[in-house]
Amino acid sequence: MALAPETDLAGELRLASMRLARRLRLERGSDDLTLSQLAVLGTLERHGASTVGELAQLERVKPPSMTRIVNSLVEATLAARRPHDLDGRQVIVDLTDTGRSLVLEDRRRRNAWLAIRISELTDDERELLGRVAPLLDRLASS
Amino acid sequence: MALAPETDLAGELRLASMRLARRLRLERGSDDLTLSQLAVLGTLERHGASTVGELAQLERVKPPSMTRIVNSLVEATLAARRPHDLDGRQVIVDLTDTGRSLVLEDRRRRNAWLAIRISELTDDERELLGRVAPLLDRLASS
DNA sequence: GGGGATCGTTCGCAGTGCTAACGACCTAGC
DNA sequence: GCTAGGTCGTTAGCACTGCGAACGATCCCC
Repeated sequence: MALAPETDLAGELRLASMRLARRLRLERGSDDLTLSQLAVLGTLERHGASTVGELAQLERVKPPSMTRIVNSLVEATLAARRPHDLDGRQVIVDLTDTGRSLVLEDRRRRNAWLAIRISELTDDERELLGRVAPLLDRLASS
Repeated sequence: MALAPETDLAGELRLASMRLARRLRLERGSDDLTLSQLAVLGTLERHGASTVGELAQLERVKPPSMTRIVNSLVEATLAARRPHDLDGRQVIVDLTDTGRSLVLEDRRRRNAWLAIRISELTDDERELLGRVAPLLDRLASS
């Protein structure tokens, strides 16, 4: 059967990815932002002010989930809502100054753990990871 | 700065792995086992009967979390608890016959989505994934 | 102007992980 | 033996993250 090898690969990859995600989620102090908050802040920083729907799509999350994340960011004065100029249904979310400076700082801190692990790898392994990251993302979005 | 490239790689990998894990978690029917249930069943199948503590360590989870997962498995008659012969503090968890047959079936089904995505990749990309899966696991456990 | 689509939100649910605290049990030291 | 301290599993409570259903406001096409 031609499918078997892929199935095994799928199993391995599934477990590995699940465990890594779990580990990454753990690597944060209690006063830090949560992973989803940071992800949205990062998206806002890269992508600029966006509607809730856009953010939901970019983060591959449903609108209700994004609303909640945005709520927490607004509450923390890291982001702000403002009405859309042309479409009253939509809501624009943007970083506050606090949010903008915090996202850079926090991202640096949060990547630190993984960056250290990665720096312990060989060049070959690092190169491997670099090529596989976009691939994983493609798998996630397909 | 020598750290910058690794830091970027860390960020990419973090986001990619997080999104893939999220996607994988979604790929299940309502009557399916959850990811953590399946993971524990799989561990039991590979590793044989184990104590709660061993399972927690293998799954990189704290004992209370493992207790809950085991509870759900016992409730579903997929696993069973029995006392340790020599140490009354410990509890042995093992698969039931139902659990043993179900884990194989369910693992196949659940891998299906990812296996299909993987089968759509090129040979090179597949080979890349095969080499990176253990690497991700190593990152998760370090 | 009216009806259907779209957008964001609210609500309740489920899953997964944690820490703190506790009881049962083992074991070392007296 | 017996007690003191450690280990193991569990219970209880909290936090985060995701979902779907339902709703109101708004837009846009006819």
